[in-house]
Amino acid sequence: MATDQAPRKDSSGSKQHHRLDAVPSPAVRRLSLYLRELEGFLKQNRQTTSSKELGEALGYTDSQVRKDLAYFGQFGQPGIGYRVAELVARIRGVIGTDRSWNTIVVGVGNLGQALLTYRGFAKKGFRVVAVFDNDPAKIGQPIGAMPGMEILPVDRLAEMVAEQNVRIGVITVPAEAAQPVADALVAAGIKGILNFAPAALTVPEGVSLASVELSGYLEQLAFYIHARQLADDPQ
Amino acid sequence: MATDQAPRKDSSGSKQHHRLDAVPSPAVRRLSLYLRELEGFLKQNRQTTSSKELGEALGYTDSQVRKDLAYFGQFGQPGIGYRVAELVARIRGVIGTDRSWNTIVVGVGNLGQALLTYRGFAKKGFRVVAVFDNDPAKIGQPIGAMPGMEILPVDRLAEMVAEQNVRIGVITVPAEAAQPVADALVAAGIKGILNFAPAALTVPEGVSLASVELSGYLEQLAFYIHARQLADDPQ
DNA sequence: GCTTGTGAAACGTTTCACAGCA
DNA sequence: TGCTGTGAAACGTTTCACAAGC
Repeated sequence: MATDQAPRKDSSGSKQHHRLDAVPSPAVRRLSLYLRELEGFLKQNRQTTSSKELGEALGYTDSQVRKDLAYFGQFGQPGIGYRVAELVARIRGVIGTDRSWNTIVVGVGNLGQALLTYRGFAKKGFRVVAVFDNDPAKIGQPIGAMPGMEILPVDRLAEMVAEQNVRIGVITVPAEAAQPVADALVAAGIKGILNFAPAALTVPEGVSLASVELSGYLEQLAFYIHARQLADDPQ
Repeated sequence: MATDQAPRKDSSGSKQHHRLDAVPSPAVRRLSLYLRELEGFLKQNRQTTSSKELGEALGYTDSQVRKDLAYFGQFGQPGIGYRVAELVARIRGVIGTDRSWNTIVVGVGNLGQALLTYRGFAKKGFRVVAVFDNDPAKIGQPIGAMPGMEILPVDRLAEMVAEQNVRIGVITVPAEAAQPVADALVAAGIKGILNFAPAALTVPEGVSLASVELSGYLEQLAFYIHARQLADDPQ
C-alpha cells in the first residue's frame, strides 16, 4: 500500500528525454492499469486507441491518460491516437517487463501457496525461481505445480539470489517474522520487496518496498460504508 | 488499488463534528495503519503514545499523524499525547469495526481458498459467512477450516446476503467473470466490493470498490528497480 | 474533422509553525 | 516543558484549454 522509491538526482547526461525519477507515483501505479487494458485491446485485435477510450475503460479523464503517458515518452500521433501494439511494447519497456524477472517467495503458508499457483504473475513476466520457509516440516517438500522444486531453508536465500539473479522477493510470513526476513532479503542483494505480512517494514535506500494490506482494504470499505450510513440516517 | 467513495453532501444537520465525507482518502488509507500499530502498542501495554512515536513507527511525520487523526475527532491531550486504549477504541468506532462485519467470498480458486484460511480478517472483525462458486464440481463441497459450511452456487447469493446482513463481498474469480459477479453482488444489495480479479470493474454510486492489483504491485517494483538501474548506469 | 502533448490554472495533500493547554 | 490541534504556506497532482499535427 506504500511504495518507496530511492530519490535520485539526474546526475548523468543520460539520454532519457523523460526523467523517470520525476514521474509522480500515482502515474506509475496507473501505468500497469493502462498496460493491462491495452493488452485486452490487443487480444481484441484493435489497431489503435485514444486517451479518451483508454480513460473511459478505467474511469480516468482523457487528459489524465495523456499526461501520464507523456511522462514516459511520446507514444501517440495527433489526430490518430495510440497504436495499441506499439504502446504495449513501449510500456513494457518502461516497466522492464519486456524481459523476464526472477523472483523468490519467502513463507509457504496459505497465502504463499496461493501465490505460487497464481498464473497471473507468470503472464506478466515474473517467474518464481525459489521458495523458502524456516519450518523444518516444510523444508525439502516438493512444490505442487512447480516440478523439480522444493522448499528451501531461509539460510540458502543469499545463495539462490546470487545464482539466479533475483531482484524481487515476496514476503508471505507471519507479521513477527517479516522484518527479519526483509533484512535477510536486503542482505542477499534483493532490490525490491513485496510484503504481504501485516507489519510496517523498513528497508534501506535503494531498495523498493510495496506492502499489500489485505485487512486494510476491508477496513477502508467498512469505513466508507459506515460513513455513508451515518450520513444517510444520522442519529 | 483504487477506492471509490460515493460523493456525499452534508445534507442533514447531523452532529458529526468532523464530516467524514471531507476526509482525504490518503488519510483513510493510513487510518488502518495507525490502528494496526496502536494495537501492537496495546499488546506491549503502553499507556500513551505521541504523534511523533506513531509517525516514526510508520514512516510518517508527526504533523501528518496529527492532521489525519484530527479529521476524525479530538483524541489527544496536549502535553500528554494519545491514550492508546482509548485511541484504538475510537478508531475502531470510526471505521465501524467495533462491530463485526459479515462478508462473503465469490470464487474458490487458490486465492479464494487462501483468503478463507487467512486468520487476519477475523482478527479485524470480518467474518466470512458464505462462499460461492459456479463450478458444479465445487458446489456442495465442505470448506476446510470452516465447519458446517459448504460452497454454494452463485444464484443463492442474494438470499444469503439478505439473511446474514452481508455488506461486503470479496471477488476472487477469473477476470472474465469479475464484472458479472460484481453486478450480482450489487443486485443482491452489497455495499462494498473487494476485487482481486485483474479487471477494471464498474459499480454504481453508493457502492464502494477496492481493487487489489497483485501483478500491479510487482510491476511497480520492477519499474522502480529498472529506473534506478538506468539512472545508475546509463547506456 | 479529430487527437496528442503541454503550459497554466485549479485543486488536493502535506508540512510548517505556533497558540493553547496539561 | 511537552504535545495537540489547526490555520497558512509549500508542495504535488489533476484538469483545463489550446497550439500543433494527422
